[in-house]
Amino acid sequence: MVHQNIKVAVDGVVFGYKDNILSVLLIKRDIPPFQEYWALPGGLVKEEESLEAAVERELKEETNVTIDYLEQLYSFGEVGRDPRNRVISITYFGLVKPEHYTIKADTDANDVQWFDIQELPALAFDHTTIIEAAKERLKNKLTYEPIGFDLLATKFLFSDLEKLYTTILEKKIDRRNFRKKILGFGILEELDEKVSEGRGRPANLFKFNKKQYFMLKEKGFLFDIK
Amino acid sequence: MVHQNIKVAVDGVVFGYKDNILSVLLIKRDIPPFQEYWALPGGLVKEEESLEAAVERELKEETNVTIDYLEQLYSFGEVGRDPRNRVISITYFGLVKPEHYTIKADTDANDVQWFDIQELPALAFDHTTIIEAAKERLKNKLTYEPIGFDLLATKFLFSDLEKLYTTILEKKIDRRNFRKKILGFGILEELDEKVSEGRGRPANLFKFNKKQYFMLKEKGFLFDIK
DNA sequence: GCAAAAGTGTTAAACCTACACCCATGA
DNA sequence: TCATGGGTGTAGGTTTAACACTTTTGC
Repeated sequence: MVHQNIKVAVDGVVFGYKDNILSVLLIKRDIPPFQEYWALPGGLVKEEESLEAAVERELKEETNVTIDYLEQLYSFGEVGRDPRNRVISITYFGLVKPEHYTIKADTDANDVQWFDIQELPALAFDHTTIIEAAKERLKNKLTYEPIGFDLLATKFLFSDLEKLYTTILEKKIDRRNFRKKILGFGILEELDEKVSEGRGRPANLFKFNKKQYFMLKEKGFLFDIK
Repeated sequence: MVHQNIKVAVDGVVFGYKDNILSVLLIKRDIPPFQEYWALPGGLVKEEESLEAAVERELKEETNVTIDYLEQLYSFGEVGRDPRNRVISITYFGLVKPEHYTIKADTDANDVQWFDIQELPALAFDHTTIIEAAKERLKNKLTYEPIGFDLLATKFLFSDLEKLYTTILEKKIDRRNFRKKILGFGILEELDEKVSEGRGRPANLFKFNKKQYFMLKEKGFLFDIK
């Protein structure tokens, strides 16, 4: 086999959602290149681990955040993307529920932060491009797979779901039509629990019924939201 | 930087379409491992070329087929997928118009062949899995982007388009509804040319108007076929 | 004139869109 | 009682789905 010296890395774009704000998990680099810049969590793949295992390990090591949804995003391999060596990065796309949103104490909190997607700092390497691609994937996927629930608490208000769609898709949604449509899918369970946020009429809690969704999917049901 | 010895390869799943048959371009391996097995065209990325350049080069070298559409598919990196070394493969998805379908004479025709997707031989490595993934991508993409035209001749019959959809999506299509819908998009040009296939009423030729499509897309038009 | 493929319209049902008022609560 | 957010229905327009006969040609 011919000589080839290209390094293989994985990077994860992990989204969280809280208070109507979509955020990305970043770490501050403590070594060159791009020292002191914020970057996506990630690192080199070990020779004996799968790509998924690698990204899961890096996310655990660098952020200690529990990831609720993970899938491969895209591979970036332009020649100059790392100033030192040729490094290709296989990137992953992750979602975190609010239950797991907080940065745990045993990583240095100064070096791991959630950043509002609207207010990203200058990033290392081509990580801005990667986040753009992940944002696109999130927007698209939200309309044809029920992944929004992986950004919401297990029990959530209907208004939470609506606000999530409004925020991420960046467009207004008609409350009545949205509710009719989603409830019509029959994949939500209305709980016998109400939550009063202090003002206004208390709202009902809902739960995503994953089993039911997969059953319907088997039968040809398509989750689809304009 | 830590020691890491992983090789980076690219592989291409190139589809062609002729006589109602969807085919994939394969090459016969002449070295171990999997000597004499059929495999996807591909090979190691050079240190100074981009991933796209690599796959384009390999396709040119190994098959000499002109590719009309190319996009990244997925990266495969399971530890044991290559019995020799750790090799991750960044795979690409390609389409070839009938104009470019034939295998050119300056590659050894015995070693490069189009295979009916329904009758694939045993393949090297995890290439069967990769082709499955590409087939899925093709099916999905056909419904939301006008890529079918990259599998048809520049001038085509409406019935060709219909048969292409029937073949790839593996389901019947109502001729009248399909025609109404596609023509309603306004992205086809009806030519003043008829073709007689020997029997039956001669049919009109059509052309995909790519410029028009992109103009409409700018304005929010969505290509969408159930 | 017959076999073969191309071309064409209508109707009912489903779905989408727009739109505004009452309800339950806390302060 | 007022401010706040939650919950609900209807009507018009658009889109989809189902369906079959006529046209043009070669033999």
